[in-house]
Amino acid sequence: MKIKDTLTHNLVEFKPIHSGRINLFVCGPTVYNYIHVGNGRLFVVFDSFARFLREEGYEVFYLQNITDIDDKIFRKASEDGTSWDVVAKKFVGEFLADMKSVGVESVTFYAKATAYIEQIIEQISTLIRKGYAYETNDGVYYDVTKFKDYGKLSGQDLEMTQAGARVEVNEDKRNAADFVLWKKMKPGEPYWDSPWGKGRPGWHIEDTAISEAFFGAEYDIHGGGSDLIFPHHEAEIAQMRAISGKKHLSRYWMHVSMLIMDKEKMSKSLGNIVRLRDAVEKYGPETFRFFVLNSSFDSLLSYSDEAMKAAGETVSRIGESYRKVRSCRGSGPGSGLDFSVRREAFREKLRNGFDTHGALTEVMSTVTEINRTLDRFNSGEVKDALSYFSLVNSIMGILKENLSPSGSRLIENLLKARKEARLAGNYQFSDTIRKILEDSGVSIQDNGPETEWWYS
RNA sequence: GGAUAGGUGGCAGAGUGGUUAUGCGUGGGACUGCAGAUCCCAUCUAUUAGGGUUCGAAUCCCUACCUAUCCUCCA
Repeated sequence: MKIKDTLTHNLVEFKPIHSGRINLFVCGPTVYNYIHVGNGRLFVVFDSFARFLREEGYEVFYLQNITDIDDKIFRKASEDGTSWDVVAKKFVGEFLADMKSVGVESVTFYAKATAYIEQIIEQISTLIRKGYAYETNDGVYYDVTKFKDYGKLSGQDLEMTQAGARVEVNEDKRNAADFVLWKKMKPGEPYWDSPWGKGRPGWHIEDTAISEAFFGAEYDIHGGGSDLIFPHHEAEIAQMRAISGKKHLSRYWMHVSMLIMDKEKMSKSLGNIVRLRDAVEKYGPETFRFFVLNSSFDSLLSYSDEAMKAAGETVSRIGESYRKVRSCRGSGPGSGLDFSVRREAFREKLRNGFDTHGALTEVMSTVTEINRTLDRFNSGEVKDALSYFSLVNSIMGILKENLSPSGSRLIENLLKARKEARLAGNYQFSDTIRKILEDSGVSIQDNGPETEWWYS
C-alpha cells in the first residue's frame, strides 16, 4: 500500500510501526458552531480511509481530538450570552450528530482537550525542563529556534516568513515565530491550576498530549486539513519530538485539501458557508460521500448545486444497479463477468495512495457491465455481484438501502389493479394509479407485464 | 513579498512522453402502450498563454498570467 505523504511530497510505500496495527490521528473540530461541508469533506475522507484500512486487514485505532477550549468558543458564548462550556457541550453534540448523519462510523475514540489538561501540563513541564520552552508574563512559549526541523513539513523558512503578517507581534516572545503552549488566565476566563499559575492550554499542545496518551511518542499516520500544515502540525512535531527525541511524531502525513465555492474558498467572512447538515438533508449522505470521494482528497474541490446533482445522478445509477441485482433470480446461463478481478481492481486503486476517484471509476465500469449482462447472470454471479457491492459500500458508504418488497397490502393491491388495467388496455386508469403511487413515494418500473417497485 | 499546491471539454474531475478517461449534461437509436430505468451510438473535436526539448507533450524545461491554502496566542 502506498500513501500520498505530505512530508516527502511523494507516493511512498506504507509500513506500519507494529505489524498489522495502525494508529491514526486526525485533527478534529473546534466546537463553537455547526461544521460546514468543507469540514465534512475531511471527516468523510478519513472515515472512508479507516474503513479501507480495516478492510485490508489492519487493526486500526482511529483517534480524533475535539477542541473544546478555545477563544472562538469564548466569543461565541459571549455572543449568545451564555458560558463557554455550554457552547462547547452543545456543539460537541451537534458535531457527533453530523458525523452520524453522514455515515462516519470508523472513529475509535473522540478525545476532548479539556479531559487531558494533566497530560498537557506534563508535556509543557518537560519542554521547559529540556530548554525548549520559556515562561513570560502572559504564558509559556515554545522557542522554535531550538528545534532544527521546524518548518520542514510545510517548507517554510523562518528567515523568509514575515513576522506579524496577520497578527500583532508579541514583544515578550524571544522570536516572532514562537508559539504559545500555555495561556495565563485573563479576567473572566476559565482556568486550570498549573506550575505557571492559573490558565489554559494553547491550541497545538492538546493534540500531542492526547496522541501520546493513547499512542506514545510515535505513531503511524496523522491527518488533517491542508490549512493546518503550518503552523499547527509543525508545532505538534516540534513539541513531541523535542520531548521524545525520536525521529518522528507521525511516520506519514495526509492532508485533505479545501472545498471551494463559486471559485472562492468557503469561509465565514465571505458568507458562503453551507452547513454539512443542510447539504446532507438536501442531497442525502450517500450523495455527499460520493461527491467527496469522487475527487482526489489532496485537490481542491468545487462545491455547487450542479455538482451535487450530478453526484446524485451517479449515486442513483449505482443504487439502481444494486437494486436490480438484489431482485435478480440468477437463472441465466452465466455472463462471464469475473468479480474477483473487479474486486481486486477496486482495492488496487485504493492501495495506490487512496485513489478513491480511480476506485469509483472502476465501480462505474463494473456497474455498466452488470447492467449490460444482468439477464444472463447465474446464481453464483448474483452472489458475487452482491458481495462486490457490499465491499464497495463497506468502504465508500454510497449505497442507499432502499429495500422494498414485503411491503404493504395497499401497494400490492394497487399494483394488482394497475396490472389488470394494463392488460385490458385501460392505460388511462393504469397511469392514474402510477401517479398516485409516485406521489406517495413509491417508484415503479414495468418489465413487460410485471412491475417492480421500491420506496424512492 | 515568501512557502506549498494547482490551472484539462457546458459542469465535476482523471491522466507525469505515444490509444476514447469516466460521470453528469446534450442529441439520436434500441426497448416500452406511454414513462422510467437500462443498453448502444454520437456530441462537446478540452488541455491558461507564449516559447523550448523530442520522431512525438496535457504530461519534461523556461517565461508570463491566473487560482487556492498558509505566513507564527487572538482571525
